[in-house]
Amino acid sequence: MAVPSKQELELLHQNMCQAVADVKRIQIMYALHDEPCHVTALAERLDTPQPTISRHLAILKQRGIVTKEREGVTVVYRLTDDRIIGVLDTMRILLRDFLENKTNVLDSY
Amino acid sequence: MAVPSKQELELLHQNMCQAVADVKRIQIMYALHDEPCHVTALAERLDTPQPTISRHLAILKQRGIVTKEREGVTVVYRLTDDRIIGVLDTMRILLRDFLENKTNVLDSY
DNA sequence: TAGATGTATTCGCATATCCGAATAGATGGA
DNA sequence: TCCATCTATTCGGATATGCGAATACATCTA
Repeated sequence: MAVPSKQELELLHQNMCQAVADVKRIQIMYALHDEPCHVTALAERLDTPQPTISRHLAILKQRGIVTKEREGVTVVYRLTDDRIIGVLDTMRILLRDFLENKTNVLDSY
Repeated sequence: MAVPSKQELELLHQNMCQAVADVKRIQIMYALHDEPCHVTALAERLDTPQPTISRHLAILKQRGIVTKEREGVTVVYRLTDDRIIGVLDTMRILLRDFLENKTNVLDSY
């Protein structure tokens, strides 16, 4: 893969990295991966006020990470591409490895 | 992979996602992937003041993403694990796909 | 069309994050 | 030890981001 230009990294940061830079949004992505969902249901599942969920969904939508579709009186959101969960899962693995390593270092003192 | 608990997501956010939530840090990771480097050299490569680089490196170090090693008068930093670049590259691919899709949607109007 | 339900937006505030400049701290050589 | 070089930290201020409460907007049904 080509070495990214600064502009590409700015796009990457603005559109992808910022999207995952909030715990609530990460929760939302995993919840939608589990099952597409409308706003109020999501708010209940995550025990979070509806406006908060709606704002975060708008951020994810604007970046192309989720899609929305009105179904009668509700609006159903779903993940555009499950690979975003793969990204997060890989980071979870890295985190686990890093934490293990940190523990081992401490053990040796 | 098991569905993550809220606590795990908080750790994930704090340690991994926040780390990539800054353009400068993304630049630093790619630069170190290209070649391990000491602080001043990195500052020059990225045309950024040395204290800024030092601060970002400290953040990455604290999360286990880079390691530091003093070599005489300089301190060399390197990526702990290249998989973090894989994560970023996957996000670049996703971004490209999303942007293409957005363009296509506009085309149809 | 009015009312009920679901969703989006606005406002004000609190907090987090980043930066540059200055400076302190660490290391090796004269 | 003193000096030059390299790195880390502190400080103050600017900006960005998130939240709750209130409210506007959209859709369906009676």
